Amino acid sequence: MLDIQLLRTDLNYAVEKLNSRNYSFPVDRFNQLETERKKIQIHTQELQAKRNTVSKQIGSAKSKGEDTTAILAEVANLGDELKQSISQLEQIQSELHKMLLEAPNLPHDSVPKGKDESDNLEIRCWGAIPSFGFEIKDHVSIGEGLKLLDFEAAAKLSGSRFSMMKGSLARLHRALAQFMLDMHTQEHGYTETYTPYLVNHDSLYGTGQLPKFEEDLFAIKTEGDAADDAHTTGLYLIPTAEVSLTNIVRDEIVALHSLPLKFVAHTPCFRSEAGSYGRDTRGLIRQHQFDKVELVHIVHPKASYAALDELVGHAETILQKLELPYRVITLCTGDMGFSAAKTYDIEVWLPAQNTYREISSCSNCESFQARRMQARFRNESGKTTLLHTLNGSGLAVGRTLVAILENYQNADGSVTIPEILRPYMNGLDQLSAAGGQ
RNA sequence: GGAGAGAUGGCCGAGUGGUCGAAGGCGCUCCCCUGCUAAGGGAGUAUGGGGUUUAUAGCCUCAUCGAGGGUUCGAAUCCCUCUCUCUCCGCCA
Repeated sequence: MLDIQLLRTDLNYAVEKLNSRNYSFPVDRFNQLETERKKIQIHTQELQAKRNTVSKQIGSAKSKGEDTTAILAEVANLGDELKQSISQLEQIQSELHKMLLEAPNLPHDSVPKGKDESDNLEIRCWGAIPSFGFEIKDHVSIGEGLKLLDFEAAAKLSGSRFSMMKGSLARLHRALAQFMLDMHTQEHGYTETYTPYLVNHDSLYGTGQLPKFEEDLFAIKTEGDAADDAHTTGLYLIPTAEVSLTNIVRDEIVALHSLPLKFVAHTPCFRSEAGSYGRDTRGLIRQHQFDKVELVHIVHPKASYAALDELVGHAETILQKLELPYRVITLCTGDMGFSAAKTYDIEVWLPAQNTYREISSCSNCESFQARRMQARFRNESGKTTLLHTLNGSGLAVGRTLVAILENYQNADGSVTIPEILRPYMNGLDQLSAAGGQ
């Protein structure tokens, strides 16, 4: 959520920033509402102040046993007038609030200006793109060829965009998550976290999935979930552990000395991907359910950009240890996600697609989520201040598995297991049809 | 699922209609005193918003006692709904 103070004092600046990410803020309506708001809020508060003083007079008069009918007559109409004023004010406030909830974050000054993904900026590349002396297969052919990947079974159980892994492939999937967790907890200083996979409305508002992106979520309709009391009964499957981890500090005032907080969790993620029909229909790339190891930093505002670099580095380390080629790009203003002020995407090389594909997205949300969540800390002078929140994948487990299958494939259809994962595989060094179980 | 109890400031805890944003204690901050330590004395110590302002200073003001609604001139206190916590029973991994 944007800072309404900023919009009041420097609206043009904010609007220009928002334009750069293809969002047009309803300036005229905002100004109109603000004028109204100011007028009505002052009026409301005057009425309240009057009511308060008169009520106190009545109180003291009664305690002295004096007659109060005259004073009571004086405030006879006050109640109705106040009620009306409050309801007007609430209407305006709620429209303003909605306007704020729907506006995306302002891009950081260092973010390249651009319209869409074609304007993203590659900032570094790591690893050599492999060449194969045989005709390569994509991960689906590899997995199905080894009888370790079964989309038909998943479709029978659940429908399209689900997958079933078996045997050594399922184990490799587990090994990947374990490896990532171990790296982040033992080498990178994160606190391992087990979180709920079902979260409430407030949490999703906090990180910015609601109110705008409800269609991307899977909602759980609990018993008695009437539309009007959705706030108390509606739960959603998390689309990312960013929601669970970041909301840890919702409505909290954390102590300065406990910063930074760094959390990591391995969770499934659920996305309805409503807008993506026809994209990546084949394979594991775009699923309704996938696993991800998520990294979240809760930091002092002064430290957030250093934390972003650190976070990206942590995700890169995983790919380096796995010896998978990748590149890091800075998303341009037009391609960034709703809550982000700056985002680096890490893209891994997928030989069968002959291109890099996103495997991690690391964002600094600055105070955007913190403001929605009222997540604060007590600063050096004791004043409560909004925190900065960051999140990034470290990494998407399913897509990492895809990258391994494709980059480590052999001519005979088997797949070599990256060195670093072998301890997690009971020493197994390749996936093959024979060793499938 | 059944029965009961509860939710107040950083923590504990008082407060069942009137000057209560809230006694008291603990903790914390500052000051004084004490040659260290211990003890003692004094002051301060919630959050969010609005107005004014060059100001995140000051001043004025509003709201908030789990959440939302209601009664009332006035609600922490009375009524309704919900959420959460605890105890007992049942069920269950």
